[in-house]
Formats: sequence, structure tokens, C-alpha cells
Amino acid sequence: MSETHNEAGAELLEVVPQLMRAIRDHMRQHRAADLSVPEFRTLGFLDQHSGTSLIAVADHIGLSPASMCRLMDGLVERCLVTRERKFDAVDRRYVTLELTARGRAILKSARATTQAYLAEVLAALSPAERATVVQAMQLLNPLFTSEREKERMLAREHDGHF
Amino acid sequence: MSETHNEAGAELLEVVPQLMRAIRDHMRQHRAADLSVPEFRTLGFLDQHSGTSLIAVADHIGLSPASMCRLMDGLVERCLVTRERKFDAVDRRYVTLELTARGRAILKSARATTQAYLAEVLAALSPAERATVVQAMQLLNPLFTSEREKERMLAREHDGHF
DNA sequence: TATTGTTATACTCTATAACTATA
DNA sequence: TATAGTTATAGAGTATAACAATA
Repeated sequence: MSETHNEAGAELLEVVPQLMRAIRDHMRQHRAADLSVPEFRTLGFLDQHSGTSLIAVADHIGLSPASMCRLMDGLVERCLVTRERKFDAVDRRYVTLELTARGRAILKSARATTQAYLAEVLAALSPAERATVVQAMQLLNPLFTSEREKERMLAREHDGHF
Repeated sequence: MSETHNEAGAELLEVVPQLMRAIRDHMRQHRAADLSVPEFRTLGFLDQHSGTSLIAVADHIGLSPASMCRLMDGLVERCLVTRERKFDAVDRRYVTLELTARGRAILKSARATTQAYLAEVLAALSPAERATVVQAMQLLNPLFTSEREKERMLAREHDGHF
């Protein structure tokens, strides 16, 4: 366990909570979209994986199935997502989740607003510095996907499920 | 608002919540220290700013004074922090917050454990890649300190308070 | 009047456990 | 038996508002 490992770890531990708080506070203040961070991420996942199942979303976002189920209740109630049980499905235990037109619109608007806020803050950096940030995020991204999701993605390759 | 701003913003929005969840989940699982992320950060701040006030900590961590007061109740109850009203103080509205020996020990242990976890994950990166991560965090750190804390640090220069 | 800190209260987020339906 | 999803319940975390003491 070298010094550089620990230095990077220490920096993450210092900075990530601040970043997270800034993002969360911004989203909370911005009443237009009225999405929590997990709700926002859920809509983003459904946008890219239309028709996916509850457990798949839960694994990706990192929530328990029960919590995701409740979160989804809220999204369905607000008409941002449709949740269907298809009785002619191959496996009738699965539910089919899709964005509505309204869900797509809200996602787009929330994404634009939050990215604009972040862009404003990041404007203090030089283009080269921003490139460093992008690069770091791309390095970190694959390291912190949940074990469950990795298993699911492997299983998908074999089964062709979803 | 150039493309690079938005790209960096988009990456942050994608990756930061995942990082945060990994950190939080790890801390929650690790029952030894039994600290939430804000509690951990609070101890860290008190370690570096011994004798500071409630509002100063609240501003730094990004919690309302009321929430920080409750969080501090818990730390005091667990004998990790002392909270004193000094009746010979210059300004008797302020409270004096300090780590106990136990608080310092718990902080050190929690920091070691979490950094070890992160180091393990970051071991998948090359030294150069880890350096990129460190650099990015150091760039982001000053950008996301709260407005209130900036004001407070300016005021401190004038007043010599704390 | 303004600020520090506290208490009261309520709401959001999340997890665990127990359950149903399907495989 | 095992898995997908749901419901019930409880706990953590946080905010707002109202308040006390001090400036």
C-alpha cells in the first residue's frame, strides 16, 4: 500500500463529500425539476436502459430493492416513469420500467440546470485543468460500480436478458 | 459556456454520487468507528481547528446550525468532543469545541480504515493515473467551499477571531 | 437589532424484515 | 428453493421555525 494510494484516498475523502453536498444542495434549491440526486440518476439510467427491471436499477444506483421500489412509486405518481407488468412476458416476475415523455423532459431540464451550475463553478479552471478533472472522473467511474451490477452485466452477456 | 465545461460537469454528475455512496456504505459497514460521513468530517475539522465555534463547523461541513448542533450532541455524548461555554470569554455567545483524546483516536482509526479501503480500490490504477486523480481533487477542492465559509475566513483575517 | 447556539417538530431518505407471485 | 417486486416499519439525517442569551 504505497503513499500515492493513500494520498489519492485522502484527497477523495476530503473533496468528494463537498462536491456531493454542492450537487445535492443545488438540486434541492432548484424546485423546477424537484428531483433528489438518486431520482435524477434513476431517470438517467432509464433513459439509457429503457424497459429495464427494478433490481437492475437498484443495483446500478446502489439502493436496496425496497428503497428503489419506493423511489419509483414517487416517479410513477408524478408521471415521469411507467411501470408495467406484462403478462405475456418471458419471465412474469419482472416489471418493465420506461420513461414517459414528461420524464424525459424533466430529466433533460434537470441535467441542463445542474450542468450549467457546475460549468459556472468549473469556469474558474483552465481548459487543461478541466481536462484533468474529466480524465480523473473517467478513471474513477469504472472502479466504483457495484459488485452486484458487474455480476448482472456478466449474466446479461450469457442470457441476453434486457 | 464551452463544451469542456459541460463535459466536466457531466462527468462529475455521473461519478461523484457513486463515489459518495461507496464511501458512505463503507463507513456504515465499518462498525468500529461508527461515524457518519458528516461526523467524520466534523472530527477532522476540529482536529485542525481546535477550539472553533459551532457556526464555523456548520459552515465548513455545510450543515445548518441546528443540524450541526444535533450532530455535536451525539459526538459529545460519545465523549469524542468537549463543548464548553467559557464565562471569561471575549464573546460569551460562542461555544468552544475540542476533540478529546478518544475523539482523536477514533478519527485516526476511521481515517486509516477508509483510506485503506480507497487505496485498495485505487490500486487498480497506475501511479500516473492516481496522480491525475490527486491533481483533479486538488483543483476541485477550493472551488466547492461554501460561500459562508469564505466570508468567515475573510472576517477572521480582520478580526483575528479564532 | 443582529448573532450564537439550542430545542421542537416534521419531512426525506434509506434499510431490514416479512410477504406475494413467479420461476 | 430462489428471485423479482412490494409493503410495513423503523431509524438516520436534515431543515425550518421559534426561542434564549449575548453583543
